[in-house]
Amino acid sequence: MTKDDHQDAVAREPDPRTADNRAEAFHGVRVARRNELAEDYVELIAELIHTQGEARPVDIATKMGVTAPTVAKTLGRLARDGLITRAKYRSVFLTDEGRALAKECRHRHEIVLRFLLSLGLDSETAERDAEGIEHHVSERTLALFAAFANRS
Amino acid sequence: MTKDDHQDAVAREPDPRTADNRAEAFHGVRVARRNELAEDYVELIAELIHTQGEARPVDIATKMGVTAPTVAKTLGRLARDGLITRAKYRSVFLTDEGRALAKECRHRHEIVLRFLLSLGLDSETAERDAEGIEHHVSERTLALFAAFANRS
DNA sequence: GCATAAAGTTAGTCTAGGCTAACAATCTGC
DNA sequence: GCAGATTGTTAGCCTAGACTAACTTTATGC
Repeated sequence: MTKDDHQDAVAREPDPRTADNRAEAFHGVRVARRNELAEDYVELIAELIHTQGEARPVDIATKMGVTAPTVAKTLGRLARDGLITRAKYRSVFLTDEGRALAKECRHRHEIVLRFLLSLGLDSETAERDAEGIEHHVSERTLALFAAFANRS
Repeated sequence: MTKDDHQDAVAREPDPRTADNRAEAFHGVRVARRNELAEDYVELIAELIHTQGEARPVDIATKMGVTAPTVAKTLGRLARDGLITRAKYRSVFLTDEGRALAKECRHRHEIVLRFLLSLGLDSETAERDAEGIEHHVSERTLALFAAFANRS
């Protein structure tokens, strides 16, 4: 599973093959949860680079609604996992891997958002819910969402 | 916000009123994430009591796909938060509050699941995605899901 | 009714992801 | 070009949620 590539250091989960369907589902949710924050960060970093020209920790902190030290620590993990590069007191850059993940996330986010809007949801609620939902949508579900949002 | 009542001991988040929409959305996701595990547990406990007559830690561990000590620690938190009662070496019971939360979760889970199925998703994927999505769906979105699943 | 198996608990470790306090570096305005 | 403001980092603390190892209690089979 590609989504796990940068999570090798994480404690091994019980073998899902021996567990029942329910346990598999929970296992999947835990795996997704592990990656959520990283996905949110690379997506935001890509956006900041696009709109501001650079991704500064202070802006990341503001957009994420957390403090600067939290951002610093998280960026350390992202760098360790090969998603970003950074130099001390300088702004942040995405690696190829980080850029690819950001693109994928943005794609998923947009489909989920368009889908919710096409259901008739107001844009503020749609944005908030999309932020939570996007990390838990399988390829199959995403395809159905996209098809629905594109119906005439 | 009722969902926060049993999370008083958790570190205070930055005031969402001062943050922008994006930060609010992330804040909401973090709040939801805090409650996810508790919701999964009470939902499962209610189900076990209904189907097996009692909720034993060993069954919770199997269904959740985690080890027994993890279950023990988590049950300790649920008891502390007033969602369950337990006696040493005995099975687990829901408090009124826990029962109410379980009911609400089951309700949300069922709507999300029926919605995904009505989109044409296979039941296995629907079950897995519902498990992740159900915690991130607002009341408003849930209402739309329910309406869609009930369309003729 | 006792030995053993199964279930539950306790203790200790680890990582993620929050925070504050304190300090260091960079940027800005005069 | 330097003082003060802004930004970034480091250190240290905390909780949640996962694990293993070791122990205790309860249940079971003969």
